[in-house]
Amino acid sequence: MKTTKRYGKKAESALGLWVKLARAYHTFARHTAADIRASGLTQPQFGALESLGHLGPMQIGELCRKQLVSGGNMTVVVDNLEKDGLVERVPHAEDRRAIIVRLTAKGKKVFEDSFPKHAQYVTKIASVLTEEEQAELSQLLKKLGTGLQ
Amino acid sequence: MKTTKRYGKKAESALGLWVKLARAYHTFARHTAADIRASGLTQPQFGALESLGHLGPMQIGELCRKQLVSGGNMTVVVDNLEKDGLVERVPHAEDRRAIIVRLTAKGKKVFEDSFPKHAQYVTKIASVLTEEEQAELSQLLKKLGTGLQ
DNA sequence: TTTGAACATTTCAAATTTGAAATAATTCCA
DNA sequence: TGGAATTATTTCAAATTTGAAATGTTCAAA
Repeated sequence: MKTTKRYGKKAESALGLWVKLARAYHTFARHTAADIRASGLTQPQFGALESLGHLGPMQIGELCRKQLVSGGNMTVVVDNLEKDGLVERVPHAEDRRAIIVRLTAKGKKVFEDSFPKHAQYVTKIASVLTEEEQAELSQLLKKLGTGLQ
Repeated sequence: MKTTKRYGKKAESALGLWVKLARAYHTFARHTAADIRASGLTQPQFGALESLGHLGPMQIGELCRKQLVSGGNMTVVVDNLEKDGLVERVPHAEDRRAIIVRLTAKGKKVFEDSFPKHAQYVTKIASVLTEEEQAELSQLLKKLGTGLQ
């Protein structure tokens, strides 16, 4: 009972692509999640820390967009990071609606300790593909991602 | 404040790939989720229906592996589909631990009505890439996904 | 001004998801 | 055969996530 051609050639190509995209993503995510848990952070916490560490202090809303999670969720994530003393909320100087989140000294240290290790881990699992293949894949994923807004 | 080269060339390639994979996946998922909601099903429900519709009746555990969700979750998903009369649980003929889930007549109808529409939708959004690009991307994603088990 | 639309964040309830423990059945070998 | 290990599913509590409503702020046009 093969599914090929049942919806036409174009549809089979698109559906196959979607299945493989989902599988590759979930598999990669499962691996990185295991590595992140070792650092004592949750995945969204690690993601927020990463954005703040690499890009500097930013608003909650900007963090949401970088990390692709909802506002209600980011409030909780930042709450928990704040409880752990890794980030702090400071009022935006010009816009009183907005809040800037930034790493504390402790947060900076955690970021600087854990991220290079994680980068190495990601490098290791990505090495299933050659660097040329990675470049090709990146380029196609970028086209797909940006083509859909 | 650019991040390039901070962790070495290989790491930048791998990290960039991971970011783009996550973005492409989330963007694609957001689009398909909107289309699925229109059919009155949740995403996991739709996924289970799709597996059952395309591959025929199967065990809960097999559904979990196809849909990449935990067992505890699939129990709930099948419970809800059963409540809606779309699937039924039947005991496995040989293995009394196991349960076979299969589409009811109603479930089959819902599947046959909604899936072709969804396939068209997926085809439409995938058309951001040419068919050649889709084939190339599929092949690389497959290598990445299977290379990590 | 003032009004209204847009925006940033938080709150809240509901839905989803996970992982661990419990239950039950099967398989493997010594 | 007997018992240990494995497998299939469910249950349960906890964590995560979402989306809608609420609160307060900004901005621009009338």
